[in-house]
Amino acid sequence: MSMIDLKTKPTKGPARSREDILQAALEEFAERGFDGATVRGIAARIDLTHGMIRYHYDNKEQLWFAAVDHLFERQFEYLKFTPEEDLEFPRGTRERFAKFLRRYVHYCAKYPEHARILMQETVSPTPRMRKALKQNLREPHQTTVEEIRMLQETGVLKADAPPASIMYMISGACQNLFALAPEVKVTLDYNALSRKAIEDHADLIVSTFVPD
Amino acid sequence: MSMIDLKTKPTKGPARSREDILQAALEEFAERGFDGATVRGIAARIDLTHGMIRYHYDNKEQLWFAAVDHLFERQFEYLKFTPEEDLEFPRGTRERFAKFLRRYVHYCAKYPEHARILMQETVSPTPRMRKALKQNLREPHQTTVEEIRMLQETGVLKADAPPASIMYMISGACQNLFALAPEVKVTLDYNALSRKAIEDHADLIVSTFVPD
DNA sequence: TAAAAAATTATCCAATTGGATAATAATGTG
DNA sequence: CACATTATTATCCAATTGGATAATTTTTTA
Repeated sequence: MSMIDLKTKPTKGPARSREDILQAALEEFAERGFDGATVRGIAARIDLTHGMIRYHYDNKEQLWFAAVDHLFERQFEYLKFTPEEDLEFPRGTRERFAKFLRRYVHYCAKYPEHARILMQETVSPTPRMRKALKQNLREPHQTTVEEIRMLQETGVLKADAPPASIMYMISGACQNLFALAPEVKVTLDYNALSRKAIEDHADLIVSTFVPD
Repeated sequence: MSMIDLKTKPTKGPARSREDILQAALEEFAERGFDGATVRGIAARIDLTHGMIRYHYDNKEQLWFAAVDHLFERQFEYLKFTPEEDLEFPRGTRERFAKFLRRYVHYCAKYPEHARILMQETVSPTPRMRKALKQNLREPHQTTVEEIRMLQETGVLKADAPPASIMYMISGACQNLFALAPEVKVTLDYNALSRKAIEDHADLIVSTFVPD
C-alpha cells in the first residue's frame, strides 16, 4: 500500500487522482449502498481495474471511510463562513441564517448524493456508520444546535420547538427536492436541478424559515 | 423449522404470510438496497428458507415490486380521508391541510423505511424504480399538486413558489427527522421516535407551514 | 381414504464478489 | 545507465448469491 499522489496530473496513463476514486466511490455507494456497491463497479466508473483500487485502499470498508470523510470535508469547505463573513454576518442574526440557508440549498443541489449516502446506512446503523457519524457529524451538529438556540432566543426561530426537530425539519426541507430529483422528474415532470428550480427553492426556503 | 400457516386468515392462498414476507422484504431492502439485499436474508428474518420465498415470488425483482406496492398501498390507507372527513374538512382549507400534515408526520414516524426505500433507488433511477413510481406515485402526486394549487389560491401557501418545490420541501421537513432517527440519536442524543418527539415535530410542522 | 395440489426442504449450479498474490510495466533516483 | 520503488495488470480463490430442480411433507379435495 502506497501513498496516493494527490496531484491531479492529467497524464495519459490510467492514473486517476485520489479525488476521482473517492467521487466514483461516493456515486457507487450512493447508488447501491455499501453491500450492493462493488469494488469492480467503482473501478469501472473511472476505467480502473479493481486491483488498482485495492492497491490504494486496503479494503472496501476503508475506501468507504475515505469517501465519507471526503464528503464531509467537502461539505464543510462549501458551507463555512470566512472570517470576513463572520464579521459581516454575526452569529444569531437572521441575515446570517438566510445566507447560510441559501448556501446549504446550493450544496444540496450540487451534491445530492450526500443525503442519499447518509440515509442508506442510518437504518439500523452499522458500527461503520456510527463511527463515521461520530467522527464527522457529532461536533458540527452540536454547534449547529447552539446556533439554533441563539436564533430561538433572538426570535428568528420558534422558541418552543426542540432544536433537533427544527434542525432536521429544515435540512429535510432543503435536501429532499434534490435528493429525489429523478423521482420529481418522473412523477411531476419538474427538473429540480435546473438553475431556476434551485433559485426558486432557495427563495422558498428562506421566505419560509426566515420570515421578516 | 417453524412452518408458516398460510391459512390462518380467511383469504385463500399464501395470504397469511404475504404481509410477513413483504414487511421483511421492506426492511431488508430499506437496510441494504436492492443489490445489497439477499433473498436468503429476507427469508431468515421470518425463519423461512430462501426456497420458500422463491416459491411465492418468481424472483427478487418481483418480490421488490410486491413489497413496494404494499408500501404505497399502506400509505394510501393511512393518509386517506374518509367521506365524513371530506365533508368536515373541505379541500383547500387550512384546517384540512393541518390535519393532513399531522397525519403525515405520524406516518413518517411509524414507517421510516418508506423514505429510505424511495431514496435508495432514485439516484439514477432503474427501470424498476421508474415503473414503481409511475404506477404508484405519479397520479397521487399530481392530485397533491392540485391541492397545493388550491392552497396557494386561498393564500395558505405562498403563491409564487413552484408547487413541486413546496411539496418536496414539506415532505422532506416531515420525513427527515424520523428517516434519520438513528443519526439523530448518535449525533444529538435525541430520541426522535419517542411519543413526545413525534408530537413536538407535528406541532412544529403545522405551525411552520400553516401559519394563522 | 386415496389421489391431487400446495407447501416446504434440501441440494445443485453458474456468476459475482472481496480479497490475495505474483508477474510486469513505469517511474524515479543514485 | 543500473536499480529500487511505485504503479498496473492478470490471475486465483473461497464465499455468497440468485436461481433452478428434485425430493418430501402437508393440506385439500374428490
